[in-house]
Amino acid sequence: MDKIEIKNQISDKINTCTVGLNKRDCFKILNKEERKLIDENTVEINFGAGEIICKQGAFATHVMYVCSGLLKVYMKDNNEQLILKIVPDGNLVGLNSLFSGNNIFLYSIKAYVPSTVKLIDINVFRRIVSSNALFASEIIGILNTNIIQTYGRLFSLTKRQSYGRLAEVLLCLSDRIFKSTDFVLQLSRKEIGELCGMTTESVIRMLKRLKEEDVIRIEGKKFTINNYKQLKKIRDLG
Amino acid sequence: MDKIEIKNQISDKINTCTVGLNKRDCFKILNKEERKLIDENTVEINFGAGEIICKQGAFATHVMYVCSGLLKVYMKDNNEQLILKIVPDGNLVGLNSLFSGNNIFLYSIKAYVPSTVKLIDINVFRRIVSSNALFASEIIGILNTNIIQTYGRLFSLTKRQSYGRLAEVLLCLSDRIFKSTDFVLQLSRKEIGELCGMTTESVIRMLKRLKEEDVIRIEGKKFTINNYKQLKKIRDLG
DNA sequence: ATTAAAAGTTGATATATATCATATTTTAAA
DNA sequence: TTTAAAATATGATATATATCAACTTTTAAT
Repeated sequence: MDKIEIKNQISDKINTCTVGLNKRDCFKILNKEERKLIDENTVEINFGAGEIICKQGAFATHVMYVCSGLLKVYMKDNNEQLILKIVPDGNLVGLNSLFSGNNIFLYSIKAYVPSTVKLIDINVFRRIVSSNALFASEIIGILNTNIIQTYGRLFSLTKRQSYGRLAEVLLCLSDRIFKSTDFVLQLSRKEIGELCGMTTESVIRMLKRLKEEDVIRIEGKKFTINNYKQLKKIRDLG
Repeated sequence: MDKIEIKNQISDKINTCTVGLNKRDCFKILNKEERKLIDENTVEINFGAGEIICKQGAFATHVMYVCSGLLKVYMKDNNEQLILKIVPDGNLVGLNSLFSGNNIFLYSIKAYVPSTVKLIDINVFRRIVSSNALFASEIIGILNTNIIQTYGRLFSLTKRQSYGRLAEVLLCLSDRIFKSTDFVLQLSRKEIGELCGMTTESVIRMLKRLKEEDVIRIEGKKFTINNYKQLKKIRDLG
């Protein structure tokens, strides 16, 4: 069989990852009083796999901190669903309603796997941001990291073709979430497809192809990246 | 001839516009001293059409304020170019190097038409942000508006097909830049294609089709939207 | 344990849009 | 004013990927 063909090179320079990784401990900047205020206005909730944490269109009453688990952040419009990012533990989400004139959630957030999330009252959060410039600067850093990542994702989804997008998602999961070339991925083929912007059937066919080329091994939901270098090549060149 | 066929509906709710519009006067929050500090560390420069204002990969030494003109913000990777947004006067650009651990420009910025841009020393700007929480909050608002817009663009570029994307760009230009259904667009067909993620030939063919359907009129670079409602329908449903 | 539903798989076919080739027109330059 | 280069235009063809249909396997429910 022909090797997977490689067309237009996209270099390693742009981070095009799907995973929103932004583990700054912005809270360490706060003084005792501020921390107490936040703590008093925070609830910690456990969500089961598939449960919705916040709903697009609802009033944005809180920002969220992922204690454990894995979330997907997505926009829906009728039948079309776009996954904006997937978010592992240690990250803040839902910051975009701060000072943007938008007091509703622009996206829904759902737990992929059982997750624990802290809900922080947005008004309290807002008050602290607008009174503590260093904390605000940290938030600016988080937002900017997020924008940069979103630009990368925009690049990936529009400029790569499907093998490249699939390879990118696999690498991203391996590097940023599981930190291993061996992982059990609790996502259906359909959900993988949503992540890389293609149909379930295409995901299946392409995974099969990657398997045949010995780039990856799959048994059900267990993934192994056999040839990391080649997978990177497919990502960067396809 | 058949009417342009309409498939999967995308509603009006998500702002999928290409134009980064964010005209807050964040500077009015500053006191005299801060304003003076900024003024002393700002230069105003005129750029001709096609001139580059900052280059991806270079040290991010300043943030930019567009006094007049029209800029494009884009990422390049070998042959592939992605336009992140187009920015009219009254907007700040280049904020993404603030506190993100990135002291280099992640994108290039170029003038579409003759433009006047203020270059503000990034260190001075950073100092003011991290000492004035209200100013920082305004910046957060600007960044968030930008993220929301980028999400919309991501949605548009990945979920719409080409007629929808083209319609969106035309509506966006009409609504947000020219504020008229009648405008002279100083962009080549190639540049329009870059905006909506398609080839020059496709742009030409589709503009021709829209012309034949009497949705728009074109004479060279002069565009007229004849049937605004229909164009919106094409955007939202295609 | 049996049944139903969801997820996964495979092949055949359709289609939107890119690519390639070649004119023609417009713009800029010498 | 002539020439070169860039932009616009149009047709023929290729191709990546979606869509549709059918079938199998796995998972969940009664």
